[in-house]
Amino acid sequence: MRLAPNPNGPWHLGNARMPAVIGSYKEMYDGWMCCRFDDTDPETKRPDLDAYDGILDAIDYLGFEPDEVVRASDRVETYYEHARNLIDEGGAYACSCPQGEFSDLKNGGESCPHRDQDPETIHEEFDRMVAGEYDSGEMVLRVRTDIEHKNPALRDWVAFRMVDTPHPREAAAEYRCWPMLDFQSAVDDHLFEVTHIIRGIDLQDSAKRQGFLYDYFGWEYPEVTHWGRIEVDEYDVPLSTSSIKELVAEGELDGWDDPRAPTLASLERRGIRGDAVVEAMTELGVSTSSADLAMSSVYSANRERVDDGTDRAFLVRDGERVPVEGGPDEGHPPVHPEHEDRGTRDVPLGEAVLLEPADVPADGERVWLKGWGPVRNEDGTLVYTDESIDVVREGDVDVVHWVDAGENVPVRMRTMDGDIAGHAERGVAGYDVDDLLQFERVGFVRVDSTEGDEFVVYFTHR
RNA sequence: GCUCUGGUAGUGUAGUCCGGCCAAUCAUAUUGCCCUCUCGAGGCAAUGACCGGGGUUCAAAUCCCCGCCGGAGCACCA
Repeated sequence: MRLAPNPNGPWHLGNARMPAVIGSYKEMYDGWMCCRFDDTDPETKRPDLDAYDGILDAIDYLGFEPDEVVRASDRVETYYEHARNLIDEGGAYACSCPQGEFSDLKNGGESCPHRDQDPETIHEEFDRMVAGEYDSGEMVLRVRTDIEHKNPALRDWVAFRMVDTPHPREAAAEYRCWPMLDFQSAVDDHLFEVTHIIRGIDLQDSAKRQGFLYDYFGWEYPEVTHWGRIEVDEYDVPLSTSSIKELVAEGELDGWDDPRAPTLASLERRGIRGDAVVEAMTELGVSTSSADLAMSSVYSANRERVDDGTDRAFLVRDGERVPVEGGPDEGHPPVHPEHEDRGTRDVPLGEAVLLEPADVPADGERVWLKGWGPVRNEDGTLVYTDESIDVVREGDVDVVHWVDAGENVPVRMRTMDGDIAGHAERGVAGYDVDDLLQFERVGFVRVDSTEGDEFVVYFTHR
């Protein structure tokens, strides 16, 4: 099998479907999989040099490793060779018709005058294409299919065209005559002995186009499956490399890993594990109808993976300062409620706490400061009541999270809906970048930066 | 317009090829209850679907026909 990405930018969630599905099949059947960069358009789909490694990193993040990595732009001579063979077989001809004219002829099912040239002339013209003697648009090499085929999309398609813009990769910068995807991909799939192709429905006519090539060469076409378009809820930003690129350039997004961007880099930064994304993707299956991916299924898969190993902590958002009277000077909530052996935390409590506004009890009402004890609001002061935990069990008193008003860690939590300022318990200062935490009653986060006077975390999900 | 292709609960999916075991599976979601010093986890329960209409048949999600509604291609993009 093969992954055939176009390296024109960092990957978004939609791109993850390719390695998720194909990589999973590869593992399931102990197959072989390569990553082949289909970078044969130096102009309209101009490759981004950083994207080659970026895509490999993304595949790694998802938990897969290609058995081989190749770039189509390194294999241009191979394509030329097959083009010459095809001309010998009578399967191709050079054509200098202007695009519009050819299109009109084609739609009418009529041949153009170049279709029946003799092989010598075609070879000569193709050699001149390879030598770069034509400019963009002057000459193409077409595959001779069936000019009266009932599906106009399959009639005499272009195999090679001229591109004036040099390829960004130095090794390929001299080529001017480039194969089209249908030709390049067809040749490579055969040469690499690909047995199964899984790709998007946008390429559903490709198999039929390439079938003509396989017939000329006497090859057997691989099994093909197509999946439909995928959309993701919860994001305002569309699942499109070019539009994300635009938003980043305009400064609407802080970068490719902005939490509002539906990119893999963003999910990784938020602390979502690659295999959770894979699980959600493979659940979508390979139906050709379009599908909405619910982010909740990614979150659910991720929560299942991280919940058990993630330490708990308190984070108070938009804290309201309330004085406290009496009680112990420290609280000891557990590091993880299901794992007593991991111990307890030490959360100091001085003369006042910070509570989320909605958690502040009304005058005369009680609340249980989690891991510390019960208090009653008496004229704006929380007075320790020294009651047993039974008051919570009886359902009369809510349990809330809190931090000391003086001794805490200011935190900036970045979410899809913007940044939230808060204060976390003292102990979170001991965590490092990439550590995961669950802020109780708030949600999971990944520690992103501990430098400076601000502790930055990325919100994962509840 | 021409050519493909598809329509099962909010979302995704199983079942469709080879009609009956499908008063339709599983997951997620939502709601309620239990448990819990988290609104997390765990447990229990509820909600909720075969695009429509004909036909064939003892029997149709499944086969046939006609509609309706999507998606894709018809590029010197991938």
